[in-house]
Amino acid sequence: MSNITIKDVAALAGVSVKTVSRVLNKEANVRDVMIERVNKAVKELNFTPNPMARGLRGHKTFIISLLYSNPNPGYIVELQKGAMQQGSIDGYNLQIFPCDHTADDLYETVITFLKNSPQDGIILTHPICDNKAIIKYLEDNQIPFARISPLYSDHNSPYVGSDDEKAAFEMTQYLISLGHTKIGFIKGHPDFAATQKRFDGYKRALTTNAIGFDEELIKQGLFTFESGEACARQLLTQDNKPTAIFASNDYMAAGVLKVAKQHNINVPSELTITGYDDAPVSKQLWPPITTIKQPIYQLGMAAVEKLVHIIKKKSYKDIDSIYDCELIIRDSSSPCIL
Amino acid sequence: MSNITIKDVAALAGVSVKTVSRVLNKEANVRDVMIERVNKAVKELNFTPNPMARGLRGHKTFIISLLYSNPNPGYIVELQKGAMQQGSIDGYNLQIFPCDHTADDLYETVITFLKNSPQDGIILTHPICDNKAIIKYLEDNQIPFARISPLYSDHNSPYVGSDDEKAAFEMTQYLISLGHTKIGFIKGHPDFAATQKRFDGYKRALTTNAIGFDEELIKQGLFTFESGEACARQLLTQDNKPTAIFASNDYMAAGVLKVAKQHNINVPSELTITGYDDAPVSKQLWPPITTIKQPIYQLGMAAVEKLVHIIKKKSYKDIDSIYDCELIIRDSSSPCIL
DNA sequence: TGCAAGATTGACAACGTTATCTTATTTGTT
DNA sequence: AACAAATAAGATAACGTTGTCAATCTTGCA
Repeated sequence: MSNITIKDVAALAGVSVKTVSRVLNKEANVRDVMIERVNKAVKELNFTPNPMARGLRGHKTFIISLLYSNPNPGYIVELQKGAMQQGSIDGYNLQIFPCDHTADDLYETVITFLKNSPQDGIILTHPICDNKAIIKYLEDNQIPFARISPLYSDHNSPYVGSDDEKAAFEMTQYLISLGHTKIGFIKGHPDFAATQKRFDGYKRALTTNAIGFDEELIKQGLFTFESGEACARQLLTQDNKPTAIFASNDYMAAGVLKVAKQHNINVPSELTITGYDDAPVSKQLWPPITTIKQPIYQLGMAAVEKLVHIIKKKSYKDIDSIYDCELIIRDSSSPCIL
Repeated sequence: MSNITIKDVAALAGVSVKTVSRVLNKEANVRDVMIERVNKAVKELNFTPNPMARGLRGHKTFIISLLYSNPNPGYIVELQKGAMQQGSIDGYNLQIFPCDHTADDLYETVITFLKNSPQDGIILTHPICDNKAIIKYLEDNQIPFARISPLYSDHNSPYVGSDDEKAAFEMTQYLISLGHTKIGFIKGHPDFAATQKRFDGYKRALTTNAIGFDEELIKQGLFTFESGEACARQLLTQDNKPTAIFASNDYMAAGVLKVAKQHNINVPSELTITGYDDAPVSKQLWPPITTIKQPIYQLGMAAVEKLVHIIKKKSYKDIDSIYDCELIIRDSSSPCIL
């Protein structure tokens, strides 16, 4: 945009271009006098270095890409905000690549993007972060990357995630503390990392409290409103009815709430309903739904921070990988009256 | 990423680097024989040109930035998808810059971003697209830009938008066709372009049908669930009660629904509720809400298309600026029984 | 046939920065 | 005081592409 170059700054400051470059990049071995002179000239000319030239010479772009294929807009936007925040701290811009993980040509699409688009590294969200072919390509081509909430974290690659197992444990523990023992559980879509972890937390809480595990109270959902409805219909019409239903996300919880109303079952006095994700809908229903809030913003920040460390070949071991969720108690849950 | 250069391709194809460049850029005056030879070499080496070098020499980046500060994640994500789609057609990558339009340092933040970040042009969503200072900066510095749903379109700058006035007119017309004459209206946040337009459409429909305009049925909302609740509480407790309430967005409609339930008012038999935006929540409530779907994806595409035309200094006059919305009828609306 | 005009190709410079290498200066050590 | 080592600054090349200009080869027309 601006056509002022380092040369101009150097001329005004009365130093060489390299010295200007040194000051701009905060390199060592420059006298304070020089630094001041250069900074003054930079300010006077309102100079900003040309990112393209920087990129060409230094093999850097200061661009990080965020790949996603996620049906939850609230999640994505929050993640973007967090990533942007950390990016601006570290001096990186954020490029996005929304894609469809169900598409046949996903791999080709992503690889083409990686090749044609200038970038220093990429962040992968689930479910793409578990795509073996894509991960392999990144490793083979030594493209720095970080994964958010991956299904397989045994992989020796950097990732960040929230402790879904722990959060689901705490939610179940909370329900048990309210006196519930017949707690229905609606699982999420099998393709998502979170599904198994949330289920594990639920089971662990039952075990911890010596409550028998009842297969009939577990239903397989798909994270959609409709699947929540379907599962609720089963749970609320079978002989073995739960007094509380823990849905693996808020959309499904909303579906449960709808079915409860259709059956004239009062929530929460007759049925406690809880969700997961703190989606906007959880606040907009009546009654508002008790849920779990993931540290999405934090995850976005942490992912970028790790990635930048990798790009700069610094150690990222001191950056946490797992972040805690928060239990948000609203009006859809109450003590068991039986 | 790859360290194969044009030189390698040129060597393999047995031509000069410039000829390779010509083929890559589809320039005229190259023999078919050459084109084939070069393409073969490109494919064989799996070559992709270095975007940084291209950018430096040609003063192009093939990056478009999307600036937004919008509380509606569904809107943003859909816009991003549309923008991405058109971007991939035209060969542009999409960079995002989420910001807070209420921040004191908005201007500085945006300008800093514009300076430090390589890009060929930017897309502004409301409310930032109506920030005079930012627009002035863009014009003064001749940075190509396009605006989405601006409040002031008299400005001689390119924009795209949906016909909110028309859609609100159609919605009101629909309510009138159901026999409603006492139609409450909850306005949106005054800072948004859509607010006035939706209100205008409502008023025009009343006028067209010779229905008197009643100030008492108009309430000022803020596009939030809570403001919808507050307005509904007023509307449903005053003497002059409406038989239908048209909220300017779905969040507020959800608030109205909640209040109706609290007052034991059956929806839709006793009260028709309609919203705007086709937000996910509109489907997840019981009953699901009649609403209006904006052509958001199309707007994203059109904005990028226009912007690319501007960047390439082609005329953009043949690209539509205004796109139609769609009325989505669900279960929250029914004929007036009075 | 001769020559202007156009088509085709290539050599080389240029984009704006950073890396490498060199030179001059200062500091520290015996 | 002498010399090694560290510090400070600059000259120049290089990153990988496209723009400019010149050179060669065709083509069309008188």
